[in-house]
Amino acid sequence: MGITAQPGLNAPVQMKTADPELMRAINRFHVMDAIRRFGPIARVEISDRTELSATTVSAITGALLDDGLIITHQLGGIRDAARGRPRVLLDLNPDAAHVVGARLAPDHITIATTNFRADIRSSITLPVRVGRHGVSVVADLVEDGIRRSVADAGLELSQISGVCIGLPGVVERGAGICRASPLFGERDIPLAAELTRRLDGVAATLDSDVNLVTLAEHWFGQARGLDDFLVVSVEMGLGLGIMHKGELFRGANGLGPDLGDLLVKPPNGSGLVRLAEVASEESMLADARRALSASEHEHAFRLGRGMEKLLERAEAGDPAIVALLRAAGEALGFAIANLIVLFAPPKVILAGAALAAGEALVRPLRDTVSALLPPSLADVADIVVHEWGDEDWARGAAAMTLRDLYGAPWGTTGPAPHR
Amino acid sequence: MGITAQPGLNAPVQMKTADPELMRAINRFHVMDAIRRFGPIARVEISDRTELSATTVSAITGALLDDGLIITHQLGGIRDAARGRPRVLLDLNPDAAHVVGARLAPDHITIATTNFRADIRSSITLPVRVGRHGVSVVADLVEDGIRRSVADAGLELSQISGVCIGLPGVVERGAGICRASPLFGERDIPLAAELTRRLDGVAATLDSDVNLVTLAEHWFGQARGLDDFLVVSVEMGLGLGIMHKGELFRGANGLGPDLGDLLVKPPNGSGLVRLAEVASEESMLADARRALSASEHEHAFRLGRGMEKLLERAEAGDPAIVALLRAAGEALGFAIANLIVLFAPPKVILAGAALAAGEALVRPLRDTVSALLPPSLADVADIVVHEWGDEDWARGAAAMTLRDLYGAPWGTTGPAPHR
DNA sequence: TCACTTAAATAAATGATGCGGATTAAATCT
DNA sequence: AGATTTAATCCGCATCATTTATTTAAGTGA
Repeated sequence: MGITAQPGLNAPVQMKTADPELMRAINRFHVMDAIRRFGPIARVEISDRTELSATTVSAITGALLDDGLIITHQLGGIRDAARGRPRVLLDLNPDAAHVVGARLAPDHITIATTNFRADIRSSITLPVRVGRHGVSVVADLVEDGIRRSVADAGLELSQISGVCIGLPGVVERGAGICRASPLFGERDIPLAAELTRRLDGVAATLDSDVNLVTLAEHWFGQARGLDDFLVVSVEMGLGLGIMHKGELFRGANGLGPDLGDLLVKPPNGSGLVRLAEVASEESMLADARRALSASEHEHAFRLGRGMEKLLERAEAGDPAIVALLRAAGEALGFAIANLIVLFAPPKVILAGAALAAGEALVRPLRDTVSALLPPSLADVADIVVHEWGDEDWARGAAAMTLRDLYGAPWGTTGPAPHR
Repeated sequence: MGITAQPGLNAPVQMKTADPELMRAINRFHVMDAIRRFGPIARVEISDRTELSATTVSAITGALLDDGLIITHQLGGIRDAARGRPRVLLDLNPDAAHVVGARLAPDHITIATTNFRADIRSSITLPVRVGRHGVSVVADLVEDGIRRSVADAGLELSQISGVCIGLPGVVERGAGICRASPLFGERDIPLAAELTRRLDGVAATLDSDVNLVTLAEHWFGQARGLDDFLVVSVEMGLGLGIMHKGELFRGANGLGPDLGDLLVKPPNGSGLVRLAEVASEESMLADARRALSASEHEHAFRLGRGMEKLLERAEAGDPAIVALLRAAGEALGFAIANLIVLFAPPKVILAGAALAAGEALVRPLRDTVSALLPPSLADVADIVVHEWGDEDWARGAAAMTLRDLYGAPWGTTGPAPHR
């Protein structure tokens, strides 16, 4: 039954060699992509958009229908002044497959089961201080969470086509290894293999959490239809996602950059520090704890409600907190200005829990960026904040698996699903 | 007759749709690329390397032979213990086409005519202070230089398949427009169209000069066979070339980044300045002039021999100059450390006239990089200096045109040459 | 009811591709 | 000279997309 995601795998030694199979895979992907992006859509319109001939589209959609990946959606919709045969609309078959996305954050784990259209069918959030536990405990929790979420969605584990786990840090997706993460003391954790084993062979992949949001933004967020943009996530760690020509840009070895390692000039002081030491949630909380030492807020920080408390104090105008957020914002602004210089993206999206701090952090960030950018780049990039719920991150993880399922024949993705 | 390069052109609205023609173009390119990279090579070996079937390779090489793009090179070479039918070696036909590369530098223009294998057939260097003249004068000089170089190579202009002009600054290759350059006061100069017109319709393209070195490094420099690396050029301006998965990475709009716009912390001082204000040749000379004010060296700087003079003083141990170079090296080191964080390239190549300053600049650069990089990235990137002669840059420009001629069917490159 | 229009499927012909297996070519070895 | 080995090519086959035309569907409009 069903489709199975091919985890990361074989980085092609060189560019793929072309054969009829590749040709078909490419066109098939185009059709799938058109259907995914343009909702219920008629064959003629697919033909228009993809510039494939009507015959080819018919053939491919026929195969997709046979495979159960898409369904017909008879309602012609609004047909004004339409005379001839009504178009029959095609759409992804929501039930063609189900995938699970999980996201590991410092103080909770969110897991969502989605259908083939990335609609969430069930989700759960486990309030866990991930860093407090070892890898095997976390793997246990994730395994149980996944089994639970799948059951909640009324499914069997065997019906799941793939699982994607997103976590902060440096992740080598192809190998399924977490090279380094603020969540774990260990390095080079082969988490994907471990979970695949635990989940009775259901393919599990690993990715950096920023990449998940980046894909999510591209698919259903603020960057729909945008083929070049950056996502900066401000969480416990700092992440950078790069979408370039519609593809996720991964570093040289297939591992994403860790923005936290970027070096910035601290607003007060003359040395250089890692960005993570100024602008990550972790560092901000540490600073705040220092500023409000031994006060009544200590309790809140202990409970992991730190950022909320921090925001509260900022709104109350606590000068220490405001200064701290400004410092973080300025450091981020510096980093983002440099990223804009490098990539000239039309849009930069800020995501992550720390953004809840709102204008106290974002305004200095924007001000810094516009102060630092040269005039020629002043209006290139639109900086927007997008606050995502926990579910959305998990949905991004699910989308990452679906992307493989849809069968993109290029990049590090596996081959098209067979038959 | 002959092949004609298709300048930049049509950024595909979406990923190319696959048809047999594309398939052939892809495989054809693979074969061409194998021949270019692995010198005289037998068909079997192409088959091995490309993983194309022997039949396909035979068909493609047959067509290439018909087109005159490659030639047979009967000498079997060293055949030890070879028994069967001897392999016939194939190689690029040096005379299949000729291209011209030009490179505009602050104080000279170098132009080279090369054959199909990027062997230089003639080259000239015009000692011109480019910045002193308007665009039309420069275009005049380039036109005349190209005509002269072509004639020197014993060719007619009509035999030239394409021309590529490299210059510092922000260049939008696809449009053939120089958006901004330290050489010109004006912006948005449509230099490619202008030169195409002047050269009786020979296709002229524009590119950032760093991209030329980057391609040159990939083809015949220190990055042969490396599919991920960075090139930082330190000249009048500061440039960054990014090779990612064997392809030149261009910014969102197809324009390369200007490293000079990166913001760095000046070693002495607390604000932020553009990297170009610390580490470009221009700024270093300005600082040097200030340091050695009204001295006997003034004359040298006037004559454009500034960098040589500077190097001379540095070797003599002039503390002001040494400090100046250290400052530049440290600023570059900071920038490069951040680039390594972002891209994790196995190699970073430093190129450009300013590198002649040698260890006085490079040592602080290296020291800064290793001091700033986090341990996890400490050994990722190999930083090397590569000093290029003027001809080499021009050769890079020629290679850029050849790359199109070879017919890479992806990226922003034009279609495969016909018939 | 009967044209008319548009959508989609179907069929046949064409051309291009790559592949596998058999075949020819050109050397060396015995 | 004949066997052997390796290189390159030839022949037939299957796949796939494209074009053109034909057919079936399912509406609208008079």
